[in-house]
Amino acid sequence: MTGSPTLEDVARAAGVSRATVSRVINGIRNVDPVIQETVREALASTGYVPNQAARSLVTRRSGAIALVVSGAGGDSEEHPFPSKVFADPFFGRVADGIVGFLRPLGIHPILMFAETAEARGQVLTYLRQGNADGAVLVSTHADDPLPGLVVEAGRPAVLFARPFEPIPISYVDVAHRTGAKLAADHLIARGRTRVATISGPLDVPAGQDRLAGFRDAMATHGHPYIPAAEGNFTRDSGEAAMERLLAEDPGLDGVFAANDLMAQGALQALRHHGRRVPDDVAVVGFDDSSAALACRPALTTVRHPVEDMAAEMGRLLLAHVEEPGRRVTSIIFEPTLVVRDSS
Amino acid sequence: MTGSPTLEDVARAAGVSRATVSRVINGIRNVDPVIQETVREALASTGYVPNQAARSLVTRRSGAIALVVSGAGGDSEEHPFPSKVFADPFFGRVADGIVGFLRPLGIHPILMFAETAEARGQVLTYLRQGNADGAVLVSTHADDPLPGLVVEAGRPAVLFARPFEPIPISYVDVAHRTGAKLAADHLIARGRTRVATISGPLDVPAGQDRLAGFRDAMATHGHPYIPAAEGNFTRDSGEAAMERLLAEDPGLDGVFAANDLMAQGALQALRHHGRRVPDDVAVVGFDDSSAALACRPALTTVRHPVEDMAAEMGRLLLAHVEEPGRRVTSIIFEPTLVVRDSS
DNA sequence: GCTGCACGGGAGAGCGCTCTCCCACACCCC
DNA sequence: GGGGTGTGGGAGAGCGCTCTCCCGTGCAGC
Repeated sequence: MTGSPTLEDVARAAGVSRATVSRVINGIRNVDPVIQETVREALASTGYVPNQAARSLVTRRSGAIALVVSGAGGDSEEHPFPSKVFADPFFGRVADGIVGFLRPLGIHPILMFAETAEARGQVLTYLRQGNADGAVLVSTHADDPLPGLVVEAGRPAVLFARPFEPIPISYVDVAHRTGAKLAADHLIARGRTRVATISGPLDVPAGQDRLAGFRDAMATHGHPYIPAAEGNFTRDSGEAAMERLLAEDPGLDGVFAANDLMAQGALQALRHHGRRVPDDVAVVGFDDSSAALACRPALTTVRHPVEDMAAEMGRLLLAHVEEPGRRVTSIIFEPTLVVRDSS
Repeated sequence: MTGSPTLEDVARAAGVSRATVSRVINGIRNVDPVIQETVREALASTGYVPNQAARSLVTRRSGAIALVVSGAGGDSEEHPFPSKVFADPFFGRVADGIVGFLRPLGIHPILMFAETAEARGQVLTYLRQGNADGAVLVSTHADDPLPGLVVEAGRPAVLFARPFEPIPISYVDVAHRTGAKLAADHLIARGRTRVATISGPLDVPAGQDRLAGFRDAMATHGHPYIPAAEGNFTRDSGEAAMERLLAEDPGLDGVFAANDLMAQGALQALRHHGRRVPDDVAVVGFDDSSAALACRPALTTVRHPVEDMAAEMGRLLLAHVEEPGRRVTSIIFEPTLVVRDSS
């Protein structure tokens, strides 16, 4: 009487057994339509709500999944708050995509940050306790140890972006090479002939592939040699890289930066050297992050379908939860070019 | 053997009863230190992890709480994704504050959006199913029906910002009047004598209080009449309001807008009318949102301690979960002035 | 008419945990 | 020494659900 009605109460009201009510609710096996109707009425009249804990106890499924933002922000020592991770709209787009897919299924992500070893331990414990059936991992660095740990713990997980170390985990990613090719084609279409690139760190896939893709595409346009300066995806490194490229070739008229932050730094360096953008030098970034819009001029950039990718992560994760031992898969999405004022 | 060890396994390994192991784990009642040590060893050697579902079933606590962003974005019909809510860094700050408080307690928020009636129903069902013990609600409109529904459902909840309709629910808020006073004092200190204000909608607390607080403060500075134009917290409404204020007094030299978006609109209108900011007209906003930094010149604005407020929401919610029937309380935070280039 | 079998329903055994009883024992006071 | 009191541990009853087993019924096939 205290608390909400249980299956037993509904069963009594409908004059059937607990098992039958359960069958109606879960749509398992055939139940006589007449009885079904009776049960539904009892369900409604009692205002029954299934107890998730009881259900989880026997099914060994929590029906929940974790959305883990991993390796985010090293500044967590400074303040008690985990990170400024949502300051980057990228994570907002991921959250949006995940929720968009999961919500119609009645499942809602548990938000976790894992930027320290301690936090990673918490995530693992949490998964092991069965609070969540699996995790969607969004790492900020390619060398994040969490994916490996989760796999080791035997919990289903899906990664955003190919892991640096090959580990048996499903992931979604964007076709970096295609994106770089879009940038190259665009610069060529804009009539640029002396083009250089600011690459990302060459020890991570995104860095390697964007550089290789750009060079390959430029080669097919008849430019076999493209100067490159390596950055590390930060704004300052982009600025420094641009300085080096300008020193090497003061007459360059096009630059592809492997992400928007570095492009932003490049714009700064170009301004500093009196180059007009896009008149003197066209600049193309990658990611379509907030930085792209904050730039002056607004940045032409390569955009991933982040929401769709996130939704796919959800789908993949559920597949792995449904079918443990399922083969890992990767799904690669095609990026698009967003043309703004910098090219 | 299959699956993880249970309490029973640990008890067997330690040569005690299940109850004793449970006592050691939960720190309930005295247990002989020697036995305690034995149990701890057994715990470690078996690699025991408590099953949260089983625990929840008996304690009637999920140990989880929901972070609900409510009434967000009306554009949800357009695309399958819930909202662009995280595009506003405000929500990121809230998430950060909540996580910063809850994580040390080993609890992690379940992220939910409730921008449609259907989504609100899902939130209620979710809470009723016992998936979460309570909810932290962040509404985008003051007239959001969700807080009332949650209270009605008898689930603990804490609100960000005072609800428009008085309902028995705890909330945190910022001292709008104090914030408005900070803006007033600042404009006076900058030597402004012909000051006007763009208010928010006067049917919501934030709109009313910021206007009243501003006028009161200006009155104490010897300015009994402050022209006001009402906006609705959007950028366009701010621009329109500024036009009206300029028409009424072309010689004004200071403006307080009740939020940053409207301030941004005001800047646009001022620029359009050839006024220089801050030389001719000083502008102060409210919220310290992303818009404040995106403005040109960067906006002087009133900032809430959002992270601290969010953390307090977590604390309040847990108190309500611990002690059902606890009296509702409100906690009001003091804002600070962030001086930038617009004043 | 009997067996075989599909079908629909009930009984009841857990899932892993907490928590209330209850009991054994040691200790104290009068 | 008897009775009270406290302390530490075990037994076992559930929490609400799912799911396997089993049983009764109806119907086709030989």
